[in-house]
Amino acid sequence: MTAATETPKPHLLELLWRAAPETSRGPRKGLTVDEVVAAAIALADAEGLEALTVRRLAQSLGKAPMTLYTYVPGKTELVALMLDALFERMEATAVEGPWRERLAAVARDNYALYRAHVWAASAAPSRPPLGPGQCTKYERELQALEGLGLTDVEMDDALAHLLAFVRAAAQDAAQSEAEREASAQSDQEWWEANGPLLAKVLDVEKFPTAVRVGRAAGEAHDAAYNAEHAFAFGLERTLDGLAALIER
Amino acid sequence: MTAATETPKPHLLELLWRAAPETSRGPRKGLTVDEVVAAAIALADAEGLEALTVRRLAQSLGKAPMTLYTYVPGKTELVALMLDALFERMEATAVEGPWRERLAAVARDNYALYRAHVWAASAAPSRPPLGPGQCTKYERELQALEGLGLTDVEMDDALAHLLAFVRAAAQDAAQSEAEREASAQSDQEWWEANGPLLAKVLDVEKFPTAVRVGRAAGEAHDAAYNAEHAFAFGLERTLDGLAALIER
DNA sequence: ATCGTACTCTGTACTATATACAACGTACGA
DNA sequence: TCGTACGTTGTATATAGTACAGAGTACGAT
Repeated sequence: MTAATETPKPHLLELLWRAAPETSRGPRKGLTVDEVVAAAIALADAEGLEALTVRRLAQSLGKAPMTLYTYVPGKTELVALMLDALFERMEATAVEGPWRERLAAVARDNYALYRAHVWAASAAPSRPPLGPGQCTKYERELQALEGLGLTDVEMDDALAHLLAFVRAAAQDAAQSEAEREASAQSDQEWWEANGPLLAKVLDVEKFPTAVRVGRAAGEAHDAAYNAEHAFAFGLERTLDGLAALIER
Repeated sequence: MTAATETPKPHLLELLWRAAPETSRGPRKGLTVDEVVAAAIALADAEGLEALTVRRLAQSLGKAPMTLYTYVPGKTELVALMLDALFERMEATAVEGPWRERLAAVARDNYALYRAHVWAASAAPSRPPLGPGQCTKYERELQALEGLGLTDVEMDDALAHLLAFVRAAAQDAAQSEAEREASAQSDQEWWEANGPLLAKVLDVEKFPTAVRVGRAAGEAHDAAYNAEHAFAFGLERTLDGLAALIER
């Protein structure tokens, strides 16, 4: 084995941009990276990120588990590819209207994406690797901030801030949904089981404000609407916060 | 075995409030829930949440792995207990001064908590279970919003919004730090490896705004200070957003 | 004082994960 | 035509959470 023969692991960036050097020797590939990624997304969409195992994925593609490692160096890289593919195909509202509506649309598009692909919210780093999908998305979303008198750095800061809010909100929504499903208990059962203890322990003397506010919040939105409400409230606050910068 | 003999698994709430019914039969317990939780926190602080395994934790306590299941029903509950313990001991700035300073202090306290216990940011649900620590924290933090003319529901919304921002920011900071350490590459090495490809692929024609803004942002804050900057920027925006509600 | 039993503790075992490694076979380039 | 680079796969390893059953302990009832 000479030094020139060594083929280092393909970098993540090469994979993202599908820039791996082509080889012609050996048997034909039975799959493409895109097929693997698409199957992985389908699986994660249907059954969640924890159900996305190399075995299950290989099975759904009709291959042996280890075969996938020919296409993708490991699971980490696979998830990065899945995310970028999502960004690439993402549905986006056209950028138009006053700035507040434009940014609200960006937020809602992202929220819809994360709600449709729950796993993405927990998998996405705040600054995903620079794949084609991410770049396209970044470019498009920056348009919504163009011409508002912000510096370039402020544009980046503002967008990152908005997107971080959306991702957190989507993650919270998904989690509260998952918890409700997992606990298989109805609200009534839960209260029957835990109410007595809580009543004893949630001392109004000790937690006066918490009890008062907590009760009000609980009554206002029955748990089901909580997450959507939090998103709506948070979005208005976030846009108000950016307004202070933009309309300065 | 009669029905009356059955001892159902202790609910999480009972554990959180240390309200498990005492038993006197059998050998003395060699540990307490608090000791287990404290050891788990120490381990997670030192080596991260992924290093917190039942085996390692048991070893650090000088017990066999399965012994821990006498104290805690499972790992999920353990993490919940760890979080609540953290909240209980959390250092908090006194609530005083104008509202903006009070809320900024709440944010900074939470940020410091999550930066000191990196695992907590990723483990914490947005609405952690109602343990004593969580209640104490909620009560204290609501004080910072008292007397501002908000309704009870708005107080809850506003606090949740602020805390969600802080958690997301801390998570991002931790993640970018972890990535930098994991990749063991210096920035220079990274650019040498990936620069050529990026230069080819990041077409200025196709991504004009992205390239311009991305470059400006990259130059403005070298990656190391990025996260802290994002927190500072985001905090101001979040407080501005709440100001629109409070000073309405 | 004795004895049953509830309870702690522990060793073993099961299932499932990601993935390293080596064997096998294919088909291109020389 | 043949060597070799490479796709594919079976086997194997390390590590996870935790179910289960056996062994020993000490309180409470008798």
